[in-house]
Amino acid sequence: MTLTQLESFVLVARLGSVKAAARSLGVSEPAVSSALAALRLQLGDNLVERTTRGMELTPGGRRLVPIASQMVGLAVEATAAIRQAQGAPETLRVVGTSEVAESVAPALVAAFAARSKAVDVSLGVCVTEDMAALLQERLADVAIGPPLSSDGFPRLECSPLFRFRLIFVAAPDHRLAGNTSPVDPRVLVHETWLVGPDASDERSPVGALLARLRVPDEHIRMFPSHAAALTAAEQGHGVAPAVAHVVLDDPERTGLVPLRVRGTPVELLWHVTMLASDRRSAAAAAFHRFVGTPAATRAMHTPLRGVPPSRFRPPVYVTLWS
Amino acid sequence: MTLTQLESFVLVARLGSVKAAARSLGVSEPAVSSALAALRLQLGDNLVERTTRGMELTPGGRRLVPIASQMVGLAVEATAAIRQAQGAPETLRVVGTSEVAESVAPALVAAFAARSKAVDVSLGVCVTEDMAALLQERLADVAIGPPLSSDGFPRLECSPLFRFRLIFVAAPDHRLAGNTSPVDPRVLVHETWLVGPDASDERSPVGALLARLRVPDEHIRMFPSHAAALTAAEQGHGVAPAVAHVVLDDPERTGLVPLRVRGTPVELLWHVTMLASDRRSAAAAAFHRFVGTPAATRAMHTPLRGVPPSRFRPPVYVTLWS
DNA sequence: CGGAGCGATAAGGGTTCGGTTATCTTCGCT
DNA sequence: AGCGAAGATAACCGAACCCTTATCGCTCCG
Repeated sequence: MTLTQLESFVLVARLGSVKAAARSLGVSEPAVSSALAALRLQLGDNLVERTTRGMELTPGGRRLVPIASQMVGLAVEATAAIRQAQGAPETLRVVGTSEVAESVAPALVAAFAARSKAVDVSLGVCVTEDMAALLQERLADVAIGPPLSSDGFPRLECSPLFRFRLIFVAAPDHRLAGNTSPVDPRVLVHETWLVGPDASDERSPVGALLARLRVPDEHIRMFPSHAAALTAAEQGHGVAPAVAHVVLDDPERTGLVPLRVRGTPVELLWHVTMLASDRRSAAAAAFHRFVGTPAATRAMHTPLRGVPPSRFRPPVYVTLWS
Repeated sequence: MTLTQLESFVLVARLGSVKAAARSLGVSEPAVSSALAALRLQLGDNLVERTTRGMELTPGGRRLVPIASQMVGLAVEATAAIRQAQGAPETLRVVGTSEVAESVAPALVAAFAARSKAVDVSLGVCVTEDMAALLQERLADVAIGPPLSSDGFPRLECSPLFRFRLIFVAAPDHRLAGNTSPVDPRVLVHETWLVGPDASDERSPVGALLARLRVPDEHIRMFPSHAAALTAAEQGHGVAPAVAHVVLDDPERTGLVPLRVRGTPVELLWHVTMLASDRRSAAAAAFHRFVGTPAATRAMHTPLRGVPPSRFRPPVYVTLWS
């Protein structure tokens, strides 16, 4: 019984699939599968069994989840306690969807880091689907993205963070750029979409939009970052969904114009989610207080630029006990 | 950070010495020391430091103890939960001093096992010094021996179990056997003492007696069991301390007579100790109820014989996650 | 019926763990 | 000064861990 084995098991149980757990941990699928096999062998219980819709817990597995989860949580608590006892800075791991991590999160995180010097803040990308489990397993302290509901323990607390508008942009010489009257969104199905990684996240705004409009795969070009997608749009390769203030307020992004599309700008709201107040770390609590301040709002409206892109590329989940 | 490493650390912290921790775990001293080294390296904290009187915790170590202890406890809880979910019998690990494990414990444990079929009971030997830590770390569920006080968490509960008398016996032709008037205990210092393993346990009745009388080492012959010591006494090799009813009520032990020694029989009381009622396992609770019944008292007065001696030989501590 | 998706398994390799015995270091004590 | 006790360290070894890529088995779906 190893902590990594327990962690694999808990994530499989929470996410309902080996694949998702492997993604969350940043490892291959057999790694998780074999960890599970080792646990099953030792405990003499299947723990989770595959069914038509995901993995389902056995009675034994159901009992194990809270225990294993607590053990994993205690492990990260242990390292944090030691660090704190030595006067080392606390750590705060923020995750967001790729769009968040590239737009408002860097500025927000940088502002918080500048304000509270005694905290090491790191930023990572993840899929909305995994956020809740990541928080519950202490793989992350704060998640920014769509609102999350917590189906299990420990409980999560979600609050609105930032209102933004989703628009479509393209190069000025694009076919749809000069339209005087808004076009129907369905017209966009026939355009080439230039999107970031979160297009594959069905619960992100862009991913949901792609799914709703049933845009065929051959019309989607996915880039490793939103910045790359926007650059492609500048070069006239297609249309790109974008966060309004990020692209419009950037003096270096002059080669893009918003398209008039019916229903846009789409008013959306990003949320910040963390463990319930009695379980969150001190740094997470400080972050929660910070996001309510005017300084935080100001930071989010003036996005940071020139941040090293490596920070945003998955996998971002550091192994907690290397 | 491994569970075995954490367990090593906790035992060192609780017992105040690497040696004692190694003994409790049934491994060599460098095994514990290197586990500690690995933890220290990873956490970047010495955790425990040697001082003139034992090992002392650093601030970081002090924070780690309860967390690590809880993790270890959860690990054994996890296996128990799975076993229970599968309808497997519960396990109950009873430890006692070597004298207990050879006199009243076998009968008591056998009676309990016979009464509650759905519990796997095992019996082991340990030193009084280690009992508290063994219980707190869930390496044992029940300890029988001298009364224990719990200095830390989790709390222990101790209650009197069995009143017994300690006497001295020897072969009928022994120099002191025919004495009409009681001899002074100090006379015994010059006799050869035939004792069991708990003579080296300073907190056991016999060990305390040896220490108090300052019996020189060359007058002590330690046997791997009390039965062996009594057999040696029958053959006239010296005097042996013994539990009165065990030797006097045994029809096969006819070659021994009690010696008249001032202050004997020594009235003593064995206690049973386990975790506080809100933390003990169901099996431990059942055992606790059982020891209050007349059946338990009856069993203790009619000791079992012919129990396989292997059951009583250390090391008895099974690795909890092999 | 053929693929796609997902999990399990096989095979392999590098690393760590966990244990041993033997030796060193440190420090109190006679 | 020398001894002894206790912890650390060295050297070593087998086993387990943990990851990879490749492949198999199964189910569902068009």
